[in-house]
Amino acid sequence: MAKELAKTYDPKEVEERTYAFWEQGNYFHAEIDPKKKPYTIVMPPPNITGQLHMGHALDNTLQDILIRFRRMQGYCTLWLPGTDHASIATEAKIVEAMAKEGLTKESIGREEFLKRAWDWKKQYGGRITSQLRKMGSSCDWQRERFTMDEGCSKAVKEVFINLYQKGLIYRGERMINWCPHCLTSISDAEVEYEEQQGKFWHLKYPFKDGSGYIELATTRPETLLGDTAVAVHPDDERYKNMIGKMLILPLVGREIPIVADTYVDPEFGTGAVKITPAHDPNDFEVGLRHDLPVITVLTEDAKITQDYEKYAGMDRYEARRAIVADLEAGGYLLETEDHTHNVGTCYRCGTTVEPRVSKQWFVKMKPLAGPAIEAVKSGQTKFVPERFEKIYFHWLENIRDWCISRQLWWGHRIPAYYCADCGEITVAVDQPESCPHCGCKQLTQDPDTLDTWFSSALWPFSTLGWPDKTEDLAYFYPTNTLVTGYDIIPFWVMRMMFSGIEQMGQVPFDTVLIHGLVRDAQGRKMSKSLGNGVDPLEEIEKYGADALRFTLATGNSPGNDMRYIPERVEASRNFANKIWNAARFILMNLSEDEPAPYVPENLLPPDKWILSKFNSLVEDVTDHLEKFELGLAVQKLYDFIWDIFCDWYIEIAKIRLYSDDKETVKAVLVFVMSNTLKLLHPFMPFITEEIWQSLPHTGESIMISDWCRPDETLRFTEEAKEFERIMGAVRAIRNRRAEMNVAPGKKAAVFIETAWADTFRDNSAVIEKLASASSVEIIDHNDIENAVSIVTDDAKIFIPLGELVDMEAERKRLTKEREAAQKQLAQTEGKLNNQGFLSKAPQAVIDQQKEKADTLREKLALLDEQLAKL
RNA sequence: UGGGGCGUAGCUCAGAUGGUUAGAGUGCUUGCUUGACAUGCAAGAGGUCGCCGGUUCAAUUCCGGCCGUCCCAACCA
Repeated sequence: MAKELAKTYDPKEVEERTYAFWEQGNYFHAEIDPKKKPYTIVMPPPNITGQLHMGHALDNTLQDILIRFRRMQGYCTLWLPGTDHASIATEAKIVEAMAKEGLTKESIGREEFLKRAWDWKKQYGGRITSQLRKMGSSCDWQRERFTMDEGCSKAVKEVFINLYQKGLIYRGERMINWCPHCLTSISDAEVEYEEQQGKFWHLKYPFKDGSGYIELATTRPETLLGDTAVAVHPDDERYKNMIGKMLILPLVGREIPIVADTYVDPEFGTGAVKITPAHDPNDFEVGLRHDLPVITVLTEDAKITQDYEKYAGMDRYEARRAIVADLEAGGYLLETEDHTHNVGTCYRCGTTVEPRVSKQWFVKMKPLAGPAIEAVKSGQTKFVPERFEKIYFHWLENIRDWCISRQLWWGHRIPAYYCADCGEITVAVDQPESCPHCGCKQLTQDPDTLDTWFSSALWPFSTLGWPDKTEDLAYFYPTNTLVTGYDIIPFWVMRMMFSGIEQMGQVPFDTVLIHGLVRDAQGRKMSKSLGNGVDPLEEIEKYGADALRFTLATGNSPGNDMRYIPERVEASRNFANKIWNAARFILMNLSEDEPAPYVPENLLPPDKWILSKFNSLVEDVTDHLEKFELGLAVQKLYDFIWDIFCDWYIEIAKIRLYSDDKETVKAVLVFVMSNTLKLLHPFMPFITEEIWQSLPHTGESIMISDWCRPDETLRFTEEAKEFERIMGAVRAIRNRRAEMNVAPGKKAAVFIETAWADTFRDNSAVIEKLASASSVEIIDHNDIENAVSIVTDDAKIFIPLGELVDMEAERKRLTKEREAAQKQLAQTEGKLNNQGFLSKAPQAVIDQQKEKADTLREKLALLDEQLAKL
């Protein structure tokens, strides 16, 4: 005790030591306890390629706050961490690294490639988790999982086979999104649309019979090579008589028909559209309806195929230039205009996606989407804030089949085997000895892997041991809260929902807490290319993890984006320092012996006031946390600690601490401080632990101490109200002194005329201390000369300041104050004279207005009295 | 084109099942080395709560429209 603390809080040393202390105590580990209720969060697994960024910092701060809160409340809390193999992103990194050595995937082969990938995972996979530790994340590291570990892989196969057998997974030739850079298919959700400046080329396609031409417009002339028709609207008068006629495709010479299809908008362009079934999703559909040939003209890396000698090998943009030039030369180009349009790009590499017909594996979505929609409609799972349910519904209601196969090596290999003989597909956990259809031994596994999100979709149960019937699964599933950003709803939340329902028969979580993005100070998305990202680790280094967490939790309302303003972290750091110094002050005043708990009979008005305030704080913070209003909870704590506890109570406490009667005040200081630390602990875990350990305490760690509960014996509502009259007087006196430029050192006698004489008499020491009064005297009536007067709601206060009193200024000030009061009174009386108000407003509101009017009338009377004396 | 968010103090943002003197941080002004903290203390200035209507006794808060801004989705080749 009486421990010497440094003048400023140094987070660095404390954080490292404290985190180690927690891990040693095994406090993060969830031990199944049937007597307790479970509270579970599965962490959105960060990519193994990733570095901790502000998005992670926010996401994990919110989760840790919830977890620490529930743990202290007595739940058996499990926060399950892990990482994602991120097939496409990781594979890209490894390919990139290999390229530096002059190697390619093909040159080293699948096996060697995977070996490198696993090495890479070993080397970097732990980086992000060690960074999460720096944030103070209290996750159960003993249960850490990886989407490609044995258990998760088993779950993936199980689900694949399961869905396949139910007919919900199929293989088919479809139009998919293809990334020519990553050389793989990607799902609809992985395409990002981006507005691009392009051209609109007007072309003429001549009729075969030589009777002129039809004019059409395109943004992608290079796909002309694959045109197999031109479509017009069936009702378009301009073209009605041309339907069925044949055209000669320029440059190629192919004969193609004019077909009628309602897909064509007669209002747009020329009302005639060239149809390239192999390279446009809409054209593909048109092609199906009219039984048109599908001619692929682009290779996987978006180059013209060998079928078109002149252009073969050109990439799509080069081919575009060449074809436009040739069209122009051939007299087929009528016009070129500027055109902005949305172009789909790969969310990983930004390359323009090429729609492509290809054989892929798909999940049939309609049967899975229905129950997932229903689960949210019926309230089994709720979104916070609720409006995100709309986004969720919209995605699921308009969903198309999910393309799950990827032409990548790093990932879960599709458990499908093809027979060389009969060509049948066998789907199985392990490679079968022979083909079950024909007995042939020549089976080869599908070379493709699954979309990364296929395994993420199983995360809430695969990590708990499924498909085995584990104790963890029985106890912790369904989990409770899922915390993630709104941008992940279509990728992940939705897919976990239908997977959980389908495989487990139960939704994976009851609440989805959605947060927004952390943007830079100008409101731009943080991105590598802009170089505007703020590194959380650097901020922790500078200001401490608690300060960063506090910043992210404060003023961030669910679902809304926030800007990262460096000054705010500084303010949070200052708050940490404030707490540190409050603790330091208390410790300085503690003797060797721990103070005994306070005796209720000995409590003075300010003690009852602070205890009452503290009790409200417990209610407010708990209530806000339960409603996921983390920002409001932490704001309450800030206000209480700084404005109420430090600025008022500690200052008042000094009166007794420097006297002989210090036992009660010491006990109250310790009580309020250490319990407030508990309430703050979920937000600022490190500093609260450090201080709590220094203060008298029972138990090993604040993080496993009991959460505060509202306590009737702390509720001194009346006494607190009385004490606030004193505070009002103190504020008023300070205000007047400042206004009159009275030097702080100059103490003055204070005379008070009030209906609350006892209250003011009992607390005169407080007024003396906080309002620089040399003495406080309660008087019956005012006969003091040359005094400034102050009128509060509860009292008339006089301070004789001799020559400092400027009578004219006094009159002006009082008049001004009188006007303000008059105006307010008029407003209030207006309401009270309104019949509608009196008959319809609730009684409580009417009473409140009446009380306000009374107070104002009293105040006016007091002011009048003062003015009359001048 | 459809859906949604946001628009509150110079700046960044909270907030209210409709009734408050509309808040915080930061910035600004003034004064303070008051025995925890200048990463501090005290006092102060600063807002027609985007615009127009509606509902209501009462709207900054609820509803509708508009303007500005951002996002999501769809898309016309």
